[in-house]
Amino acid sequence: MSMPNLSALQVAPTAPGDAVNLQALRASCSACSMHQLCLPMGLDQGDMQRLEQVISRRRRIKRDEVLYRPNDKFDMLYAIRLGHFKTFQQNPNGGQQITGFQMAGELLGMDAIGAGVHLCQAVALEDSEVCEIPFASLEELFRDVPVLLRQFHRMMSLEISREQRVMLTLGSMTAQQKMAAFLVNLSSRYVSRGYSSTRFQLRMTREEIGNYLGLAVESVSRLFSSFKKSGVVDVNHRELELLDLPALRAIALGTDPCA
Amino acid sequence: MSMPNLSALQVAPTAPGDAVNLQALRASCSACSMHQLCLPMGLDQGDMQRLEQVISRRRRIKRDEVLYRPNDKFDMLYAIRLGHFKTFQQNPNGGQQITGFQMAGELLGMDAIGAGVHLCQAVALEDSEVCEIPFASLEELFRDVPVLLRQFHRMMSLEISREQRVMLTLGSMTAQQKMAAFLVNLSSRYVSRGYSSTRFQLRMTREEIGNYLGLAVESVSRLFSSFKKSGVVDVNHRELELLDLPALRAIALGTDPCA
DNA sequence: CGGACGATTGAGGCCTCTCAAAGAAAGTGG
DNA sequence: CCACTTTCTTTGAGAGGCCTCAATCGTCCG
Repeated sequence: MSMPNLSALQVAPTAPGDAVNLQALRASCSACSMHQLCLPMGLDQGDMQRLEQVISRRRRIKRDEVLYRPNDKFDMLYAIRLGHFKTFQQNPNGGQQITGFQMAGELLGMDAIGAGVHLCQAVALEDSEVCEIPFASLEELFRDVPVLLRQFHRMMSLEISREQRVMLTLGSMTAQQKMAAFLVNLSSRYVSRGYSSTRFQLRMTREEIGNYLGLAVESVSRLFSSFKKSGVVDVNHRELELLDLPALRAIALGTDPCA
Repeated sequence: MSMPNLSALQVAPTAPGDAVNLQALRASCSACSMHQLCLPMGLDQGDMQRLEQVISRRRRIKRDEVLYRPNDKFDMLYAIRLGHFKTFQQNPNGGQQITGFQMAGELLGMDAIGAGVHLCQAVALEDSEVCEIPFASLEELFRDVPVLLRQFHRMMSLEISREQRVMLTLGSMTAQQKMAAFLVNLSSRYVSRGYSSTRFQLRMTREEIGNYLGLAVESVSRLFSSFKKSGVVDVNHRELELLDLPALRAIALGTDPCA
């Protein structure tokens, strides 16, 4: 029997001169519904508390607010507690290329470790909440908590293989396949977060989807319409229902009999 | 003044029952021309020796030989000492999607840490040589050599941002831009290895380039021809010379005045 | 209520793929 | 060492998918 952890309710110690910030709450990993996906996965009670001491605070990010932008100095990782983000790189000719959509339980900022500065920009797609993880402190903790280090490596590696999957998508699929693969991917990520695999809200615009998949907005719209007409999805604005997940999978794999 | 390191010439201690393997040479990081790009970067003499003890052996990989394939258990990372590799994922409909070309000084296998098994296949594009790095031993060493851990994180992070760059390429560039960006990228990687920025050999086929960039072989061939005709490159078979690197950069960025 | 933004649908054009054929290079076996 | 096969590369012609341009409609928010 362990004592209930109330640290989530405590205000973080304010530095001298700082205004009291009610949002600077200590993070409580043990009480966080994402701890099975996030860094604390596999940690025992004691190690989890040490991690909580490293996580400086939780922070609310409003819709469209920027979490970090290119050339910002890298010193934090961000664990998404709640909400959705997009990350994008500036495209030389003005536009932006979205490199990913992130949801609760995922880690932001790992791509900046190498250069020491951020290379892309992270923006909240809706009102969200992140845990700020000072990377220097995290590195110190790695020495004492090998399980945590292993989990961190796991998450970095998963990010690499995720992007490899995207490359596969972008490189050698038709627009239809890309869209189907995108929806199936969202579905599977919602499942592992305890949400429905078939009904969820799109947190991004059609334009953002198209940007991510390398398609024009109009193509995305047409694909939604055609999927709707053939009965594999039902979609109203952002509200989405996957009526025939197996069919979507088949389309994504290019094994669709109705292609 | 330090003693010359002769460990590269010593045969690794053979386990009881093992046949003597002349190729199982101890790796010598200090004598390796790639140590400024690879894991030992920033390590002092002592730490480098500890790393050498972890690196079990060097291994020669012949052209077309497979280093690892999907579902192989992950227990090693591979540092490329010499030569070139490609990594690819199996495409559901039979084909393969190349996710990257790797050269000396780069690390292979990091994408497998997450799943514990390899997800893609690594094949040598020419006779090559790698250092085998048992990951479990490396993890132990991380505890004692924080600099090494930091360098490892740096390399994983660079891999993430490299793939983000590729996504940007694949997602929102014309065929011409993709090719130019590809050549410029190769050029810059050869520079940091001490080779010419303008003259080098392509280690991959046109088909592999096309596969990587999401283009048909014929498109790749046509693009080489058109680049040659406009005088920005000279190419004969695999022999390549970048005659106008600034122009190539401009094409890649979409700011080419002759577009 | 009106403006801004996002989404949908249509028409036309271009880029890149596919199909096809032939030449060149590299590797193989006698 | 040479003929042969295989693989790689190049070039052409045609088709198709997706983009661009344009207009309309619905929704959200000030």
